[in-house]
Amino acid sequence: MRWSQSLIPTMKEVPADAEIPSHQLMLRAGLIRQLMAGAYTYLPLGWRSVQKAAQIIREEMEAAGAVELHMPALQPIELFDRTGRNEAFGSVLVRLDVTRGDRKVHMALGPTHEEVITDLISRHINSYRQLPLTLYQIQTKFRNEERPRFGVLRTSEFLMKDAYSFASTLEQLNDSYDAMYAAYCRIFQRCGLKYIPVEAESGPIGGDASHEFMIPAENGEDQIVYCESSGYAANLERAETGRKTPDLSGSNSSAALEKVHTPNAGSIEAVCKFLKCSPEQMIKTLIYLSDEKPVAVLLRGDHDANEGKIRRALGVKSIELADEKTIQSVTNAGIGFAGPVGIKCDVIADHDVPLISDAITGANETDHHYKNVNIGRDYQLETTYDLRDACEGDPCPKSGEPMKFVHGIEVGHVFKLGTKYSESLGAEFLNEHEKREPIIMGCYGIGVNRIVAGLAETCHDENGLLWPISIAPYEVLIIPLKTDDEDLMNVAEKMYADLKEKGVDVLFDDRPARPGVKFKDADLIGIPFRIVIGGKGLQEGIAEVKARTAEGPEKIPLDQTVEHVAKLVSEAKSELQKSSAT
RNA sequence: CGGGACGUAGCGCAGCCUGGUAGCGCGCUUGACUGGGGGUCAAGAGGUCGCAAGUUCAAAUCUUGUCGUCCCGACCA
Repeated sequence: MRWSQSLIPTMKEVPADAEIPSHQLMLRAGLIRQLMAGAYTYLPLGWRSVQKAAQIIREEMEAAGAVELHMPALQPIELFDRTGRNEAFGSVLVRLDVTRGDRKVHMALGPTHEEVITDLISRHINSYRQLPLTLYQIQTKFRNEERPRFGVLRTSEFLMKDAYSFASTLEQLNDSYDAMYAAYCRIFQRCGLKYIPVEAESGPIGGDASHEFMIPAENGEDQIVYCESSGYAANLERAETGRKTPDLSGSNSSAALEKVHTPNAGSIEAVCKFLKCSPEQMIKTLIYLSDEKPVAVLLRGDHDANEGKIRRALGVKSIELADEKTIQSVTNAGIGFAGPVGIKCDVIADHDVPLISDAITGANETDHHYKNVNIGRDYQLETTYDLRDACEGDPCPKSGEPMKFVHGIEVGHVFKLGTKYSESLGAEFLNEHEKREPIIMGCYGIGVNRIVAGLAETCHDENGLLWPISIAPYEVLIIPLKTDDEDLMNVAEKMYADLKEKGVDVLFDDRPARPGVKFKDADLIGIPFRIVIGGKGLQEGIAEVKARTAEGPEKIPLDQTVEHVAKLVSEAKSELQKSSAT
């Protein structure tokens, strides 16, 4: 492609609205332009990168036995009603009421395609003999983000590869899941991404096993907890800690229990301010409704409750924070004054709670707290649980070593769905004993734009982007320094044609611009290899070849340049193809 | 949805407090010079100051409303 024929609007200055590196660089390098909050146009360079990522995904999906199809973005709302997700998605679902004649047709723009594909499969799969099957598509998804942000990382419209596996047995599901997991590793490897697979909650989508693929990045929205020595990695929602139940027999503090008046101090923060104490000294008491039954959950004041862990510890289906009335009946007090001493409901506690001696906690009486609360004497526990979000430095559940935190951008997610959708949409098959069973499903997503944005976010220097060869919009950039020098242009044109002939993706900077401008733009858009043909070089019979990441250029005789660069390109590509354990 | 900031030329910004002919840098056009890391000189084009209402002889500037964008939080595959 000739630069002069493409649309590559580079910018010298940083747009005021862009804050994180990927957003700034993608705008400056002419990859994207914003249409409105959460919706971006992909310009020629940006779209090429997206297409390259999509192509790698296709190749690896096919290699893993998945088959591509294409489903509509427009979906009838009725399908979402049948799975209960019309309500579950809430404002995230983009709903449309379309007039057809004298009636309204209710539809939605697909936020994902479980409903559509399960409906399809329910009509065409009848027998275990037709399973397993894995289908995928690359499609635009619509999710109304309450607050779009981070440029292209969190948008209301985005490209996603979504795959769905259908199995007659758990073994089949596990095989499909493992195949997808392995394919994801190869995809991200080939895209030149540093990634970490982490254990994850499967979330409202349901299911029982799930991994997320994260790009470690300072501006990532997700928190990853990991252990260097054991390799354990999980997202914050899911991360276990290796803490143990401490001694519950009693504290050796002799300070007497004391009730203090704390008017209007119903929050940890307010009590700390009022009593001049720190949150670590407090026992936070949260009243939950656990399958409709109130339970008090005790945590150290500075810790965050993890509802998934609480739900599992209680062994119940659902938990939610109790309403004011329930709290009143259990504590005889308004919100914010609950405590374990004399509370009238079941109590479960996090491992760290008994370790607090002379704790401060609510007195189950409005506007009052207790001081010097101690385990054994003032309240009793039979055991303790892991009920809170992990903290930096917590022991790893595998090795016991302190765990570290890092931010991550989620680029992929694989999970075992089970039969949630097949049951609600009637996707059943006949097994070998002529019994009807729901199909066991798995679902596997990759944010295609996020691959590109994640690379922009993590691979750059002070001059611009540093694309890996596989995702770079072009592999080689040819810069003739004097476009009005006929001899020089003839050489450059020949090189451009020859490289194209060899199947190399070449961008030809034929603009009549000053060298400085071309060099700056070259660095900004980050094409991996650059060939410069200048007046001096031409006289010496050489071209300058420079990798974007190299310190300086290498002089290559003109008649060998094409060969040399083609070799560099194929070497760089095969380097990324190598399988390596990440 | 709670809190905060900002809307002036394609981009970055000043002017607003204290109302009185809309400005700077980059980019763009033309010409000359220049010619290996965002050049120099000269001459130009480009803005109903987000929109609406109000106050005023007069509003980019003051008031109110509204729309939009960004940031923090809540929410969220």
